[in-house]
Amino acid sequence: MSRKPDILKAAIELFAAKGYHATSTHEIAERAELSEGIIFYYFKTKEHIMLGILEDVFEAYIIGIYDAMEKTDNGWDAIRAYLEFHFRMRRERSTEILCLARDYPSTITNSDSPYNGGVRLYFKRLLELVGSALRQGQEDGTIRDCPVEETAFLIVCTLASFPKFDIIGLAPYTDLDSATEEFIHRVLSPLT
Amino acid sequence: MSRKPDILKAAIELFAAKGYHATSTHEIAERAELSEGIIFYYFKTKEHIMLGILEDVFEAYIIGIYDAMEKTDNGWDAIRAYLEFHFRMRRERSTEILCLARDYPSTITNSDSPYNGGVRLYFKRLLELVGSALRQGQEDGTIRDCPVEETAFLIVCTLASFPKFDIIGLAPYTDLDSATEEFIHRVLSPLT
DNA sequence: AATAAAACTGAGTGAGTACTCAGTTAATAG
DNA sequence: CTATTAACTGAGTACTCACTCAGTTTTATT
Repeated sequence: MSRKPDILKAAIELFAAKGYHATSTHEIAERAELSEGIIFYYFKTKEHIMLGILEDVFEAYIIGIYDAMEKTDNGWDAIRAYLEFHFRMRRERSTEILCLARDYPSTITNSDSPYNGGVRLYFKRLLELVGSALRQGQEDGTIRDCPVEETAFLIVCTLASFPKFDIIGLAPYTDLDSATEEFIHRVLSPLT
Repeated sequence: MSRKPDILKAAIELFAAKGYHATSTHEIAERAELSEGIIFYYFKTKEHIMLGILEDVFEAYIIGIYDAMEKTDNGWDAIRAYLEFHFRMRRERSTEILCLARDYPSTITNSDSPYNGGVRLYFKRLLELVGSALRQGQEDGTIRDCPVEETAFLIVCTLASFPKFDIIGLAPYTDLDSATEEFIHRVLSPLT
């Protein structure tokens, strides 16, 4: 039985608590109750652990949003489903998300890095999903006319910062979920 | 003549290009054309260099917003002045901002760290500035009724993500400034 | 010119860390 | 039972990097 998942679990918890750079592979092995060598049997480098986590979370995020949106039948409901899913995931997989919000190895996000393709692609897919919901809403009349790509980008931007503020210790609002929904609703609701 | 500014300049450029952790104090000294020892004559640790940069940028940001807001005479104009200043600073001090958007030493943002006070305080001041503009706007009728603190938080969140997306290589919109202003305007404009 | 203080050098050092590898144990298949 | 593969160990190793310090040069002061 491979204990690869144990390594990932330990890494996620440590990265979330202390950040990528402050966590050594030695510590990960210790927490997973394994020897350090086995880490490099499953993962080529320490960076590949991070990359694995990143892919897991992003994949689940994108698929989750897609599924949630599909069950709706107008643009605004699709956006609402997106927001709902986002906040559910934020609650249910908070450790993983915290882990991603902390310090990356800069090679992962750098636009000239081999890994960047991954991150950029995930965000592109996200922007496309949100964009298509906006377009749908503009057709069915549940969302007002506005530049689709820019608006999608700004919505994604708004949600993307939450974990950073969690770490700093701000954002202690009791009901951020519904405040955010209202905020986005005000942006998108058709002029009457 | 102290060449401390040269150290800061070199650090900013390198942190912006490669991130904090991927930059060694040796490289900083090399780029500043100084010996490595002098770095630790001016800065207690490598982290204190980052902290210095952070304070400079945040101080300029907060003061700049304050000054820009003061010249206005209603709430919405204050928010507009804030956005304008934000985008101007984004242009004029892009390297420093890039540097802050990359990987921090996690001790700086961690809510249990001695340095966290700084970052949290700066964001608190920012949230207060934005919040007071919103309140002013609600009184003078240029901004609709909405929960002040949450709305301020969400606006700050929206702007805070931009540099991250710059790094990833998204956000290549030709006119993000005015798209953002419209976006925020739609959130805040009074119901007619 | 003499003195004091500030700015700076450069050669360490020691601690820590990602990663390797030869060899062992456990699981699986024929 | 045997052979093969997969899972795992633990003791390295090579190397980097933040930081130190004794001593030198530059600047400012009287």
